[in-house]
Amino acid sequence: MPELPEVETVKQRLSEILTGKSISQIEVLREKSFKGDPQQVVGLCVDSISRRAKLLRVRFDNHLNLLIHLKMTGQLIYADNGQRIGGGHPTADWVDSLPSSHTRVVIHFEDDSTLFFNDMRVFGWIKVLTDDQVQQEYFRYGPDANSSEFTAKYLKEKLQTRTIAIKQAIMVNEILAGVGNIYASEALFLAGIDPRKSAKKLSLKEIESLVVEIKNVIEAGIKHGGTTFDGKFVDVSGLSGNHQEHLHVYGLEGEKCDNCGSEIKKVKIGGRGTYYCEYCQK
DNA sequence: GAGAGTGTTGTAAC
DNA sequence: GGTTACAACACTCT
Repeated sequence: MPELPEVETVKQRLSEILTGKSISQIEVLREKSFKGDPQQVVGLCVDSISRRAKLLRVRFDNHLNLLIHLKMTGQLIYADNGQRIGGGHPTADWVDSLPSSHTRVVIHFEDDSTLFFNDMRVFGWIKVLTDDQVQQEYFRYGPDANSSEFTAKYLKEKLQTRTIAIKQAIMVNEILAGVGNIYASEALFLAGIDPRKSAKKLSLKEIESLVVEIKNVIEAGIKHGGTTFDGKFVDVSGLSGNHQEHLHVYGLEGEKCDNCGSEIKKVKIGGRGTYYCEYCQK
């Protein structure tokens, strides 16, 4: 489930917490979740944490990296000496339940703190990669939704040949990185565009508006610490984001559009649940 | 209890 | 080259 704002939220916290720490041990509880030899990074010191698209990059001081994709259900939870950090939330359950039945990888640091990689559906992964290999992974992505390279001119060019629905188009990684199902629905609502509309049929004015609203909704998501449904997204302290309280259409089938008051509809586009207001989005 | 649905993405087939 | 269907997996909802 994590989209760009959720991954960015995790990145910011991890950056504060992990920079300068050295890995003492890695336990791989599920082979599929870890690609490469964990021993390669044991003893290395974390140099920096960054994000590109929905990928998290933990870079070490010798040009090796751990690249992490949370996919739908991945979580990174940090515990210091058996205690979750962050506060504001009861910790006993968490401490008792880590590692949980969904914990796939456990990374131990030399100061006895621990990072748990939980991933119920086992779609996510952690890979050991060199700097060059990381660049190759990045290569196939279009610009990040919140970057300055993502402009109306760029998007218009990319959409020219696409007959798929605009909702699907803005979720294509090669076109634009970081937008998933939730923020796609929200951005289209804010831009007043019917998500079913063929991508190539959008006017320049519509594209300009869409680019602005994608950036707005991504920025709002980051500001609110991400979107959480059923506890499925939590930051490194196990805390939920609260952008779900700011959604206009996603998950709100049958509720009233807060712009015109009519009922929010749900349809399937490209096999994905899509929410919109048929009066506000043309 | 069976079957459908779920926030992602890569792949294969058309 | 673009589009579609499906698989990877585990859990919840109907």
